[in-house]
Amino acid sequence: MKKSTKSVPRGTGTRIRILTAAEHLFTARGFAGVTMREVARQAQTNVASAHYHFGSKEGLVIEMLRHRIAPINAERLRLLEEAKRQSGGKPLKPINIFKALLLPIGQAATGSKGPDPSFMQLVGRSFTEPASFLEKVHRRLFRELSDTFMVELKLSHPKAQEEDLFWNLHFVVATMLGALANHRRLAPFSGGLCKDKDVAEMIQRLIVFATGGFASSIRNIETNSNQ
Amino acid sequence: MKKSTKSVPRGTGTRIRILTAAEHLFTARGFAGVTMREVARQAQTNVASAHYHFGSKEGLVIEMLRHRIAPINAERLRLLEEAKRQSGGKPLKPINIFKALLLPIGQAATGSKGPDPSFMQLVGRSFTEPASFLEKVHRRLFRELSDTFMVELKLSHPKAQEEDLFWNLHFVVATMLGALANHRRLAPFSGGLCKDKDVAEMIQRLIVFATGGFASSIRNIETNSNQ
DNA sequence: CTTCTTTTTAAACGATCGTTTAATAAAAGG
DNA sequence: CCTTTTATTAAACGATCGTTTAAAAAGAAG
Repeated sequence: MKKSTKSVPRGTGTRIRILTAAEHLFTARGFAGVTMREVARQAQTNVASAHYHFGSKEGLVIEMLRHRIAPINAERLRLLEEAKRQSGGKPLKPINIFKALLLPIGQAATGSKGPDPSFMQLVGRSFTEPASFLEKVHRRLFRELSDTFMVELKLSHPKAQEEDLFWNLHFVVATMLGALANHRRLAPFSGGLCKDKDVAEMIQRLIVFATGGFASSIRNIETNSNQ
Repeated sequence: MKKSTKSVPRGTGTRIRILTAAEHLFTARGFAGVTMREVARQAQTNVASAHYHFGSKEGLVIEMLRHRIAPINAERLRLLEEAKRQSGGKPLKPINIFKALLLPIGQAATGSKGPDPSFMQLVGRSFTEPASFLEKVHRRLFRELSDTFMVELKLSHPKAQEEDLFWNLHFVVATMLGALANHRRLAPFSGGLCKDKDVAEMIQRLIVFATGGFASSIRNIETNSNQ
């Protein structure tokens, strides 16, 4: 309990200290399970200061997510642009589209002090928490990303139905979020055979799985429609 | 608000009324977001009665999950046994293993009054809520299921490494949980193209996606190891 | 320095939380 | 009938929640 104060570096601005403390606490216990007083204490300030900087608990949650997710999405769009440049105008291979989608989340979870799998839980959980205000945040943060990636998927699958592409992109995202949120459960269920610390390995396996599932579904649909 | 009292049928035992009210409320707002007073009010009783029957809020959550998940897992094991009987001693085809895993959750979400997609959220969310007592419940509810399905996967993939089978079964489950928990977000992101009411269609698509992802990953690994 | 804005703080607000107590009502067993 | 167990209820307990108030401290600008 006392050790947690060391996790927030001193000397930084109060605003950043609050964001950092909030991220760690929300990761461990969820949004509803953390109080403003705990955040303030771990950030070495008080509750009024947190309200001064973020207006409300909702405002703190929203800003914490935006602060973390926005750079990840920017990196996703950057990787997609890079892939388009290297393909020279031709449609992208699906695996490269999914690499652009999935690699940045792994980079974000691999901090300077080694992998931080717990952060991945936070992102996954932010999609399953029932708080309605989170839906607005997600629409704002992921609308552009979703549209951009759908454009590339359509170019890569000109004969596929748009509805099928949506469904299977949804499954790819669901796989990523489900894998992120439930990451810790793999080790105990596999009897320790699979280590939950190796984030990079998981992302690599995830890319293969998602690409295969997507390809299989689209191929399956096209086969059926030809019968 | 007043309408919600009608959702719990009168005349039933108090215990069942509390379980039903808890399920509906926890589905809508999560475990931490619902109070015992709300559950009691919707069940047309009082908080002391809920504590009398379930001991605590944790006890209520645990019993509600067990009450819902246990029949689903029993049906999964039944379908797996049925598939084994029909295969006549030969290893099962992976798609039949995953059908046994995924079909029952769709049946459970399709109640007498039509599909109930919101129930699927509850199951998905129970895996991402940070409450530590949920992990014990999950281990108790899913340990046998996990082991039984792993046995069949090993029989179906005698040359595959156990670690790879664990990872990809984990991804299949993650896809299912992620798709369940984030089901509602598909319709708005697809601009209404994909309806979130059609649970059966989603399960069918999910089976294809999961089977394809699993097969692709295992095949990919075997190919690499032959190089 | 003075003036004005920004930031931090201790203390309190009203509301609501999970849980318990103790009394009463209903049901069951003999 | 009486006794014993099971079930329900109103009321209260102590704790803690998100938020606000009002005053002091720290910086910025002149």
